Amino acid sequence: MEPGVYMATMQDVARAAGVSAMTVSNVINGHPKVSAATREKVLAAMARLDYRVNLSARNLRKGRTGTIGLAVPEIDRPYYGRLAAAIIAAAAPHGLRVAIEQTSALRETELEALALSRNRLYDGLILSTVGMGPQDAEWLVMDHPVVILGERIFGGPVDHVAMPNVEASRAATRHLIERGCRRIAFVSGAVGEEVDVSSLRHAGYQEALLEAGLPLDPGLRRRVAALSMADGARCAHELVESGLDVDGVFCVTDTVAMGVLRGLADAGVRVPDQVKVIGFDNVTESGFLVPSLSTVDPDHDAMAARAVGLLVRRIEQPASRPEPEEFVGPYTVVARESTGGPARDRD
Amino acid sequence: MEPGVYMATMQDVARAAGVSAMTVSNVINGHPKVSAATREKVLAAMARLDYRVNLSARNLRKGRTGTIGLAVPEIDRPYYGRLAAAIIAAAAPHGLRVAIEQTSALRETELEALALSRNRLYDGLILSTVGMGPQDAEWLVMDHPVVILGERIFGGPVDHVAMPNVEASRAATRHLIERGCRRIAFVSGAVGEEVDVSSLRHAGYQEALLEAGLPLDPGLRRRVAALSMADGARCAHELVESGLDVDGVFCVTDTVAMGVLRGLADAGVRVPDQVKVIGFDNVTESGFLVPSLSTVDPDHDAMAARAVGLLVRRIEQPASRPEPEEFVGPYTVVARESTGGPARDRD
DNA sequence: TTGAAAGCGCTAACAA
DNA sequence: TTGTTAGCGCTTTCAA
Repeated sequence: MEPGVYMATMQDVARAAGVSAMTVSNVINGHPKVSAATREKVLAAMARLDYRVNLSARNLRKGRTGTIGLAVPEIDRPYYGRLAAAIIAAAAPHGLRVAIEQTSALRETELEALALSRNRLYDGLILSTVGMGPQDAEWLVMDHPVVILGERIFGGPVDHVAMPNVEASRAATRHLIERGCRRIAFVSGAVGEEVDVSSLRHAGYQEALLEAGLPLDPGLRRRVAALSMADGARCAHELVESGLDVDGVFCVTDTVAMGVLRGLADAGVRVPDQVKVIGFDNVTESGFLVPSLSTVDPDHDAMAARAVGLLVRRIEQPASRPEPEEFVGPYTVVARESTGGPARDRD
Repeated sequence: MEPGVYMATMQDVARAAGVSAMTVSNVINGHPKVSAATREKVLAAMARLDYRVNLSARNLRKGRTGTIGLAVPEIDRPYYGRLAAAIIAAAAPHGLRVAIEQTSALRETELEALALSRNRLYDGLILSTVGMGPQDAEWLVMDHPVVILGERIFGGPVDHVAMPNVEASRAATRHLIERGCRRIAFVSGAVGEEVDVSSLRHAGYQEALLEAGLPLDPGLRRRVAALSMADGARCAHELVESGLDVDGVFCVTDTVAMGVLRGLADAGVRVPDQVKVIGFDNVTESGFLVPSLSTVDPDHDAMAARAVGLLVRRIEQPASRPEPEEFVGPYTVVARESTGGPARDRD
């Protein structure tokens, strides 16, 4: 019983049980109108032939797969692992499986995931965009259930779940200012013309500085090639070597912040005494670092629940094309040791 | 063009282009024997009708899906994220997509993943078992390509990729002993009768102690409910509060070790001066902690490559049922600050 | 309560 | 180079 060897079909089971294929199908799907005796016969035949439903055939017939796709840039970044877990949990009550795909943050791969979903490998797709930009909005015609996660595509013709980037970043920066920071570095990915996480969070950072009457020093804006720990550490080294006078660092993600903390430690800079550090995402690791990392908690579960909810709405009522919706989740600032807060906010 | 509205089929395209469905199929699949003129006509019709191949139909027809499943306990644990990334990378050159499923470490969900794969949703399955035990070996009849990752099922009738648990744990413990530790705690999950990671690694730990002529103190064996950071921290607190005299800790995974490091910091215990700590897995985070974490590097890429290789072998030649193979990967001990090593082993 | 007919959309094999 | 035939294995519809 394996591909290449013979696999029993529903017809085979029907023949063996002396019934029709339809009856076998009814037994499998728990249809009520099957007599107990028939059911027994069928189940026995199924067991005897080691029968397995062919899901490809069922999917073709039903026009549904029961699976939604989740496309994320890098599955081994703590943030996306956390997000994936939350989405799986949110999809389960709807009877939906989640297939996770990695896009490597490439525009091309993101479009590929979109194509797979449109080609009915999935009933719908949750796409965490990094590579695609506003110029790709055309791909997002609503001919198939899609929810965009992230910041790259605004005002597209599609449901969108985002973080409160500007507001939360302002709050995080304000937190540093309240703790006495005056010269705050901003560590981000490339900040371009486009709408992306780094520029949105930078806007919030700027607002907080202006609000507090602090100067905007362009030299304080640092860039890393990738939002990784390695690049975060490198960035901290450069910051220290440049002799820049800095008493606070706002990192665009917790992952980068972990690297920055390590880089500062390499240089013998004490956190939070000499420099305070805050991140963004509240990944699980952040609460366990030494020093534990202050950060913005974007409420992953709320975002996941909403993303799945928006998708399910379109899957279940394909005809009732509701207006695209924009959901911005709540946030809280979590004060931990890296900004002079308490060691632990959990038990 | 959406489910519920009308979606063009290959027949529609054929009609619109004035050719047969077969010719459309040939164009789509890049068959060489299509004249340029015909190809153009077909492509134009496809664009006009916004045609999308139906992958369910193709899968049914071909008897393959081009997708392999990867079932892991928790996708938001750094180790599994890393593993998943490695497997995706290893599968790509074979033209295979990877769909990641989360089993929550439940036996039942693991069996479900197995069923899905057998039902031809996937061409094969890489299953990281935690919940299933030796008593479930019967489910692993080789009627479908499956590779088991992990330690729970030994001698099953199926390909198996494992870490060199005993040997590497002995080396890790020896490393602590060489660095002067004499009373080494062992932090693990529940250690039962069954073959599992914790008991295998404990065996290696014991061997190293015996080898060095050190006593085996059962009080040094600590257990955590889950291999999580939170439980690791709790365990460290208990260890310190118990007043136990300890100068080294071997943690069964890096994730637990991160918690232990945090817990020791809470108690004001200095690492590595007072206590040295070593983990197992070499997750990305470990190199960036303060202090950076010494650990065992099991060569994720080698394991991933082998797992995919074994699976592909069975997918491509289903008839040639090769003997089940057991692969145990290589390992290295990475000495970092938590055992008095250098700060960083990367740039 | 059960079954017969039909077809979901695609491609392998063969024919023209 | 293109087209015809057949059928992958299942479930919807309707009849018995």
